[in-house]
Amino acid sequence: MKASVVTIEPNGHFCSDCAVRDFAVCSSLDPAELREFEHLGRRVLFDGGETVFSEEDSTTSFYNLLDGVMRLYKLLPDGRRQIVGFALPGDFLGMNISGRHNFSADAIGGVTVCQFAKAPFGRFVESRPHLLRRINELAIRELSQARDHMVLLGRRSADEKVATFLLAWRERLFLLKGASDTVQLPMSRQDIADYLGLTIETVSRTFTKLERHGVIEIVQGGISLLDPAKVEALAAA
Amino acid sequence: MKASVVTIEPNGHFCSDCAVRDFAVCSSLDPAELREFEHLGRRVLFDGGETVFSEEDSTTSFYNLLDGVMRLYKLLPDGRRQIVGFALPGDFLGMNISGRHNFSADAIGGVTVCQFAKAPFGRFVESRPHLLRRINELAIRELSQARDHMVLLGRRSADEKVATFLLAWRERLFLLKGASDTVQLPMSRQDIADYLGLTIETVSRTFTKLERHGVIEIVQGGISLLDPAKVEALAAA
DNA sequence: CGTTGGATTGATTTAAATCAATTTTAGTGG
DNA sequence: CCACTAAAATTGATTTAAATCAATCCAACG
Repeated sequence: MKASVVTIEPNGHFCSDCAVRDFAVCSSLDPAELREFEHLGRRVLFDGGETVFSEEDSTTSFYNLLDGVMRLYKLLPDGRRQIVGFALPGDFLGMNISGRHNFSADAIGGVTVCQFAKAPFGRFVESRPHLLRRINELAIRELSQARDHMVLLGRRSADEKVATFLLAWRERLFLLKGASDTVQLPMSRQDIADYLGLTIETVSRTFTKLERHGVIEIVQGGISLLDPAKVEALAAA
Repeated sequence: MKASVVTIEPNGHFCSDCAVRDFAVCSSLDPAELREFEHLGRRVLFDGGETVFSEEDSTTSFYNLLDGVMRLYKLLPDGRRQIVGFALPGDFLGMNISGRHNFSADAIGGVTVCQFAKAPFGRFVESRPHLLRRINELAIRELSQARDHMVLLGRRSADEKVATFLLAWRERLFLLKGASDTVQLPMSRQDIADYLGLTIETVSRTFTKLERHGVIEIVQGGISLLDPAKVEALAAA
């Protein structure tokens, strides 16, 4: 987290006109609480490629992603990387019990987060069980996704992995921005490979194979789903 | 869940002499709460191989594992299986937000659970934020383990997978029952394979390879860790 | 324009899967 | 207690999906 690239808007932002207001953690707060909550968080910007927090870091903050995409990953000592998820606006990051983040988080492209210092946030939650319930809900949802991803990593072929990824990513973008058959892929092929437990070459080959079969079209910054049904068949639910 | 093999002890059990009392969800309850809590759960026994709940089932109960080992898994339509975890005494099962279990759970060998009907349990938690916090803590801990397992599934070799599994399983048994270099493995080789994203043959070969190298000894119902340091080196933290 | 990092494509290798027997263990009934 | 069966585990031979090695290719950018 280089100070040079971090811009802090000292104040002048309001939860009431926050883009993720309705589906982030804070959706459980009433207007009065929201006004108090407003003072706890501050918007921080990161450039693409910047690390927001690292696995070994002791947790000093929680983050609510407001804008942009992040990759969440773990590294093995020899440098092998597993991306455990991609974060999109509305996602809440930093929950842990060990006092340390258990994964690292990089901005992919520019990112805006709402950052909360651990202690005051903790105190705020303390007295608001409905917020705690909301946080718990998010944790359980993530757990369910994590288990789905274990199945993908442990038991699916490269073709199935890629097809499943494209559909799931499209679905997330759909929930965020509405329907579109053009699926923006802001992450690199290497990121996709590290998410799916594959190599960059295998991901690339699978993309071109899908394109040759007329199932997708590789476009600038993403892909276009020409035959969603075929992709679903490949993903073999 | 065949009724024939399920034995319900109608009453006559007390939280105060429960084996998992100190490290399960209920560890957050004070004596007065515990007496109330006692009436919510009832002990249920399952035989080895019995299914306690299935992925598609709508959730009607939560479970606290009191005794025995369970495998938690997901199936693909074509029968491929990924075991997402093994449950040991003290583990709390059934949390979800969709109203459906998102994995299935089988008893491995005989099992005793403390079963809670969803609604009364939910009402009990409602008014006890410290219990909710405890549940949240368990969910976050599981999430962290799930991410570790993703790294294993996506980025580790067969040798590393097996070595990592043996160490992690030993550690869990250690926390439960104290130190021992004999590691009981109540699950089958197929279970281990489905947990590690391998085939039974690869698991078997890896075990014999470790034995040939004098690192472990395969014994009745488990393995003996002859050279823990060597196994740790193989696991390559 | 030339440089550079990301992506693609092709040739080859390899780790693990698959296929195919045994062997070992556990369970059952005489 | 022992013979018989069935399931689980091991071992070996062979195949294969994906990794690795090795060039390009391409798009962005100073």
